[in-house]
Amino acid sequence: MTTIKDIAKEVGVSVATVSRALNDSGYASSGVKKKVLDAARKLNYVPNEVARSLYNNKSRVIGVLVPDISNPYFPRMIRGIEDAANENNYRILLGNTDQNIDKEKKYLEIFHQNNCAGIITATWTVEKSIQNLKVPVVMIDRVNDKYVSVEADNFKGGRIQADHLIEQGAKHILIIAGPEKYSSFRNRTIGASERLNDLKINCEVKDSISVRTLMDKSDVKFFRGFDGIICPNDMYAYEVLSFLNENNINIPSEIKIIGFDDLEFSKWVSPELTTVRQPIYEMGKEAFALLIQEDEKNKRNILDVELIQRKST
Amino acid sequence: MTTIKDIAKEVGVSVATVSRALNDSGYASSGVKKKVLDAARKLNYVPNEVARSLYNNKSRVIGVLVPDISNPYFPRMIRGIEDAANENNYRILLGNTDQNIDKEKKYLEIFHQNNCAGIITATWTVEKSIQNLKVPVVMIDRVNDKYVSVEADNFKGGRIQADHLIEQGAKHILIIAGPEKYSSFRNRTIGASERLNDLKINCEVKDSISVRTLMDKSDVKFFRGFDGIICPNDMYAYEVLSFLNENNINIPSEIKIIGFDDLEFSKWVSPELTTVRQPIYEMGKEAFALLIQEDEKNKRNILDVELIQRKST
DNA sequence: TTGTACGCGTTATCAG
DNA sequence: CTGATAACGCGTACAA
Repeated sequence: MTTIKDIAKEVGVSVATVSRALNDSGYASSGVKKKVLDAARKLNYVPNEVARSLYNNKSRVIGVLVPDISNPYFPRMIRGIEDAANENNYRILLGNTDQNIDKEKKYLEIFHQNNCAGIITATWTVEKSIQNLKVPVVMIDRVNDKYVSVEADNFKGGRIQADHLIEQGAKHILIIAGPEKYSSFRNRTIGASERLNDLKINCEVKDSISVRTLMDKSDVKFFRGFDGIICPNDMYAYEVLSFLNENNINIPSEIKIIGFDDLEFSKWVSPELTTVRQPIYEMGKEAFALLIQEDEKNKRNILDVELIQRKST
Repeated sequence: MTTIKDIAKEVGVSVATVSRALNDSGYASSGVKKKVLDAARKLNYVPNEVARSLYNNKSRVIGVLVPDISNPYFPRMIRGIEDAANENNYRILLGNTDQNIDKEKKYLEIFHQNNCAGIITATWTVEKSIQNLKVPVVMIDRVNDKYVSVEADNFKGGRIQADHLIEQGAKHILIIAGPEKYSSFRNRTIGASERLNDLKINCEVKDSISVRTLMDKSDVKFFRGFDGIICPNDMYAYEVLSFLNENNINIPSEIKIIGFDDLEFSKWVSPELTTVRQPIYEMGKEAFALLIQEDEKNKRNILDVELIQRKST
């Protein structure tokens, strides 16, 4: 690896001068500057980020924490973060936590050890472990009064789910609620059920675990009690779809189904899934922008959602 | 951040002694050692990886290059790499290249700047850009005589696709070939077509672009000429499935379809997709193991594949 | 057994 | 405008 020292030797100046010439900082006569630049190119010089990080006590790396990258919700989010990072000359250190608090703590420490410039996290237990980090933190799809966050408009999304099913003529609606502890899921459920109650539409809220149990027991009768189902996300909707298909219940004529997320695969299930699109990629980009933003930033950043109508409703 | 200097001050010894005590290197009296360890814990000391990297000219970070993490093929691979890396106290710097050679070059340089200990890559044009890297490189799903590689047994996979369709009674088989330039796709096609030819089964090979054109033109007649379709991967199979479903061609009774990969979603399409499973997660783990393996390593590492029979055949 | 001193590559300060 | 030097945090010869 060629260093500024090599360049200095080549050109016959001091490392200080090389550094100044390379960084346009301080002064450097245009003659020397040119010679330094030429030598740098000739010797294939690339600055050593590690040395820079050590000097600055800060690297151009940000830590990104997700529960599990295999969960199809996250890749596009990460892609958004990375694209934004790339544009700003930052790189990404990736960590999967499996929502395990020990893994989270370990990664937080690793990020710290690596002088990471900031952290973007989509994990849940993290609030207990993120304690006194000195670097900025942005949470995605998660709200915490201590940190800046980016989320989709889950309330509105829930209302859209409800409104759409009503428009399509549903009269008895099942709302499958996602895990209680996640604010995003909670808000969707609240948005949908409030709207349904306001409109005096018959509805029942059931948590995802018990609905899955019902499917395991092949309790078709339960589902026949409804003509519309609001799912907490697309992945869950795939399961429901699959179960109803197997039991020869026609979708959408007998039961209409709507998801949440708009994963790529929602185009491929049968019938194609109607869903509420949340801008996952953009949320990633936004999270990065907030992370490096110097000036005053909003604590809560809520991105809009929209209905994507397909064949399941 | 507390450093060894702080510990030294606390305990009243030199930084050298602290370093030795912490690393069990050189000598340190057990009394001092204990005091150092206690102070380290008390002060919440964590070693600074950046300083270590600088000193060693090597970090505990590896660079991982994929075309696009949004492509559902890659997340599980990355997860495999990360799990293995984690077990060995390494971290992952992630780069998406979009198969753009400039992005690849840029990331290669970034990895270099960050003293990365090695590189795992799943991108294709990289062979032209990876030139004289001084760190180990492992390619996934890609073969190159210069580097160590991990791949699935694509030949065998192709033969499995062919055999299975034959077993299920197909007589006129369409093989959709993936992009010619990727050895993995090429080998699948070769495996399948050789087997079909050996067995004198009627078959036609067509490239994926032109088949997609046929679907765009809604040329159902073309597809009706076959009773079995071998797809280059699961994603492509979803498209075919969707097209045939729309055109009311019954699967599997009229046409049988088999994919390749066994993505998670193959369980959710309708009918559920029969496919050849390649061990993507394990390939990631294996790639990492090879990367840090010191002793003699195989140039080509081929992992086994298996038939996953579902409802589309 | 311990401390001093140096180097890893970079940037900033300060004196010339 | 330029060069010598200190500093970032760590690890290791070498001297004591």
